[in-house]
Parts: sequence; C-alpha cells; structure tokens
Amino acid sequence: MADGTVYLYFKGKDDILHSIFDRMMAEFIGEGRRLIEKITNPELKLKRIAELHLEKLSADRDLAIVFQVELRGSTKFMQEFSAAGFAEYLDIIRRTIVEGQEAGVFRTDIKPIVCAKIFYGALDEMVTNWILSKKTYKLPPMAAEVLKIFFGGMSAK
Amino acid sequence: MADGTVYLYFKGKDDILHSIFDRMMAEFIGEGRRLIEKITNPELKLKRIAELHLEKLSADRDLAIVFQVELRGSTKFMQEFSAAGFAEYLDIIRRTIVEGQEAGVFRTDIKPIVCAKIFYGALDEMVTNWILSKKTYKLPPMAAEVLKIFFGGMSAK
Amino acid sequence: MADGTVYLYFKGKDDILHSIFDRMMAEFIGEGRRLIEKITNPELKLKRIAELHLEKLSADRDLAIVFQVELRGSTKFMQEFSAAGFAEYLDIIRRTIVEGQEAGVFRTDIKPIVCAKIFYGALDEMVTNWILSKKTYKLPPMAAEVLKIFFGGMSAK
Amino acid sequence: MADGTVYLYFKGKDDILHSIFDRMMAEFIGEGRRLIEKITNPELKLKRIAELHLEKLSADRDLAIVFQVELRGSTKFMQEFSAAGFAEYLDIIRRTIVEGQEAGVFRTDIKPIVCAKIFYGALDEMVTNWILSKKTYKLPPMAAEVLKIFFGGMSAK
DNA sequence: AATGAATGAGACTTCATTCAT
DNA sequence: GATGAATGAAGTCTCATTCAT
Repeated sequence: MADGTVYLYFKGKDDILHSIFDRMMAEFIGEGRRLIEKITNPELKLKRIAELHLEKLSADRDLAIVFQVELRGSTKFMQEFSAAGFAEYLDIIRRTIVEGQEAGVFRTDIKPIVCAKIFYGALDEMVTNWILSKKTYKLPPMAAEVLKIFFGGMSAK
Repeated sequence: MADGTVYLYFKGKDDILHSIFDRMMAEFIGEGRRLIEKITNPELKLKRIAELHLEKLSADRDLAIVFQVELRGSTKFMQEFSAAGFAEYLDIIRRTIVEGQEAGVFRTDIKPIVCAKIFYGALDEMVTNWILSKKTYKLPPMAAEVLKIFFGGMSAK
Repeated sequence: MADGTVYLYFKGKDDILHSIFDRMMAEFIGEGRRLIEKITNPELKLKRIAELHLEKLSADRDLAIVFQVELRGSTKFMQEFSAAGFAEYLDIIRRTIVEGQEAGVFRTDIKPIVCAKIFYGALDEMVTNWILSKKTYKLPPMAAEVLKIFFGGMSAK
Repeated sequence: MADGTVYLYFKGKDDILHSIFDRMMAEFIGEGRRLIEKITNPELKLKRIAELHLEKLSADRDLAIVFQVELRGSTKFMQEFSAAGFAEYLDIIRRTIVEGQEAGVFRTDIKPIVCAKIFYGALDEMVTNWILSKKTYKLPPMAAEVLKIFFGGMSAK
C-alpha cells in the first residue's frame, strides 16, 4: 500500500491510531462481554478477562507495540485514549468487582474502580515487560500469576 | 532559555531523556534504599517503597508526565529505559519479596520477579491515571489501596 | 524544491557532496580514458587530458565552484575526496607519464607521481583563478599554456 | 583563552581569517623580497621563493591547514583572499619571470602571469597533498622537483 | 481507488557572537 | 582586559500530509 493511500481511509495519523484503538477495544470489549455474560462467578469472569487481555495482545506483537508504546507517546492521545473505549473496558472490570463484592466473594473495603485499575495495571505491566523482553516467553500464562495475587494476596496463610 | 543553551549541558535529546531518567532513578533508588535499610519487616518495606513511589511522582507533575508519557513514546527508549535503572528498581522490590518469602510472611508459589512486576504495574497505573485524570486528587493515599490488595488479595475472608 | 525533497535522493549533505564528486569523477575518468585509449603518443594523451579537464569545468561554472571551493572547505571531506576518485584521476596522469618515460619522450629523473601532481596542480590553479576572476575569459585555451611549460619548461633554448 | 576574549582583538571570524592571512602573507612577502633582493639570477630567485613557500607552510602544519583548507571554503573569502596579499605574492613571481624573460633565460612565448599561476599552482598542490597525506614526508624537498619541471620541462633532451 | 514523489512545518543541532560578571 | 555561559540565526533533517497522475 502506498503512502498516500491511507489518507483515502483515514483523516490522518491521529485518526489511524484512534481507529486502531477503537476497533481493537470494541472487539476486545465485545468479545469480553460475550465471554463473561454466561458466567456468574465474578472470579471466573476476571480470570477470563485477564486471559483474553493477554491472549489478544500476545497474538499480534506489532499491535501490542502500538498499544503499549506508540499510543502512549503523547499526553494528548493518552487523554483521548483514556476517554474512549478504555474507560469502558475498565468499567467492565469494575462492575465485575462490584458483582463480586455484592456476592460476598470480594472484600468491600476498597473502592471497585481502584481495584479495577490495579487489576488493569498489573496486566498492562505484564504486556509491556513481555514486549521489551529479549527472552521470548509465553504471555498468556502470566494471567494466572496476576490472578493469584489479585485474589489471594501475597501474605502467607 | 534559547534553543542552543541546552546543548551546553546535554549532548542531545537522547542525553536529556537519559539524564532525567538516570538522575531521577538514582535519587529514587538511593532514597528508597535508605528508607528501607533499617526496616526488617518486608511488608513495611514494600509499604515505604509504594509510598515513596507515589509521593515522588506526585510532588512534581511535570516530571511525572515525562516519566509516564514522554519516556514511553519509543520502543528504542523503552528498551534502554528497561535496561537502565528501572531494572535496579524492580530488583529492590523483588529482593524485598524474596525476603518476605524466606521470612515466611509471603506466599512462595509465585516467582518473586513476577510479583515485583505486578506490584510495580499497579503503582504505575495509579500514577498514569492520576496524571490523566481531570479530577484532582491526592496520589499518595493510593499506596495503601494497592498494598491492601497486594498483601491481602480481593477475596473475602 | 522543498527542503525535504533532497532526502528522497540522498542520505544527507555528505551523501550529496560525495555523489556529486563521485558521479563527476566517474564521468570525467570514463571520458578521459575513452579519449586517450586510441592515442599512443603520451604527450598527446596529456594534452587531451588537460583539455578535457578545463573544458568540463568551464562548461558548468556552478559545478566548477562546487569542485574548486565548496568541496575544499573541510579536511574531513578533503581526506575522503583524496581517497576516492581523485586518486584514480591522478593515477591516469601518472601512468601516462610512466609511458612517456618508458618511450623515452619524458625525462626519467623525476618521480612520475610528483610530475602528475604538478600537472594537476597547474591545471587546478587555472580553474580556481578562472572562477575567481572578474574578467571573463575562456578557460580551455589555458591548457596549451600549461602544456608548453610542462613539456618544454620555462628555460630559453 | 576564553571564547569571548578573541572579540577584544578581532571583529569576528572573518577578521581573524583575514588577519591570519594578511599577517602571514606580509611576513611571507617581506621575507621573500629580502631573500631575493640580492639575487640577480631569476632562476635562483624562483628557487628561493619555492623553497620559502614550502618551508614556511611545512613549519606549521596547523597554519598550513588553515591556508590550504579553511580559507578555501567559501567563494566569498576566496574572492577577498585573491584580492588581498595573494595578488601581491603572485606578482612577485610574475615580475621575476619577466626579469628572466628580459634577461633571455626564460622563454617569452607565454604570458608571465600565466607562468606565475602555473608555478604557484604546482607548489600549492604539493602543500595540499602533503597535508592530506597519511605518510609523513618532508615537504621542502618537493621544491626542487617543481623547479626541475618548471625550468626544464618533462620532455627528454 | 491507488500511487509515491514532493512538500514544508517543525524538530534537532551547530557555531559565531554577545554580554553580565 | 578576560571570562564563558547564554544566545539565536541558520543549517540539517524527519515525517505526516498533499496532489498530480
């Protein structure tokens, strides 16, 4: 595809990044919703979300680089990025946590939105580290590790 | 300050970014070490690290923006960034976790380096969210929230 | 032509200068070789070389300025310039002088490479003077003058 | 000496280059005149000039670089350079050649000013080559070589 | 629709010159 | 007189975007 061709489909670089992000997030969110709608167990829901998150991004390294690196180079984009589908994604996590709290399986002394951010932040760091790592390892198995801590915490029983 | 002035102190753009990062990390790591060296309780150590992390970055919003946004715009820098002081920082967290595991206060069924990344990822997300947030809130108190989950997990008792 | 256009064809300023020089020298050397290959008389060969030298450069004043002035502003370029096609050009002159010495038409008590430099230096000065001169005169006829001295010397018979 | 100090003595870079050039040329011309004023033999005069030329420049490599490289980087300076002491230098050579022609020791079928340029060009090339050469050799002995050709020519007897 | 050469605004950098000390 | 940090104009280069084909 020639340099100029892209301008037949996108207004500019920003539009491309937004489109990639929006499309990806929509697909991501749609798939995520479908995946968890039949599930009632909030812990299992979060498990599926974490797995999907890592699988999706590890399936396409270039896309992951766009997500983890390119999209984060400007406050401008980060603001919009934050305002767009990302908020919706975070909200799915948050609502699942609320469900868990209401169901009595999750502690209630932390604000759900904060939990959601922590959950997301942990997964996000897994992806970033994976991209930057020289060693090639499988990313999806890291979901289980994140979940172990997120659910059970580090403290010994 | 005129365009050329910066070249009296730095070799170029790369040098500026590296210098900011290196100086900040060195200060960060030095202060962190001093803060935890007298402490024997690994949980308390991580608490201090988390607090320092959020306090430092919330103390200078512009610096935080450089850290969370500007420095992450290129894989090139991220690679070097990863190789530099960041690894050392992560290692301080990792070693603290190892101490906790050896002391029997932390579970031992997760690799310490993974725990460290999760810990860092959660804190990092707190900072990024704080920068992008329109609402102005205090960042340091988020440390306690991260720690609650990191230590105790979300599961209800 | 816009600022950036040149970068579609050249890597940078250095590449432009080297390309101009290399292309010019290649053409120069190629044409020179073709011109003298059929000639057996070494004196006639040098005559043709001198004529070509002055004709080529007088045919394009701007190019001559690049050759005589712009390319000589840095030791850096001069070194590379010296190492590149220039050495080959000088060698064509040198070999012709060797031929003349072997044929017994040139004196043998001077090193051919030194003769070549003197020959080149004399021509080069003709070109530089012509460029800097306010008076407009024809450059090519100077070839004959250089040859008179180069072959016969200044001493009266 | 600090950067700024030079501006107490010179108006700017151009002034420095001109001063170096003028001072050098004045010294050069003065010394040259003194050297040849007692000599009546035009050939010997030119010999002394050539020797002085190469000795002076080989005595201070940095100065030689300024002369052969730095001063030639702009048509602007070359013009002024040509107009200044250089013309006088060339004229000394020219007049010596005229003397030789009048004395019957030099051929008269070439214009003296052209002879002077050829003489200068040959010497100049010796200097430039010497500066750029990786091999370190003595420059002054090249004077004799230039003179051999300039007086006797290349043609075998 | 597609192309890709050309564009030019802006980023990065150098270096001769200035000026407060 | 001397200093050298600061200046800023000009040079070099990149890259998102345009437009004639």
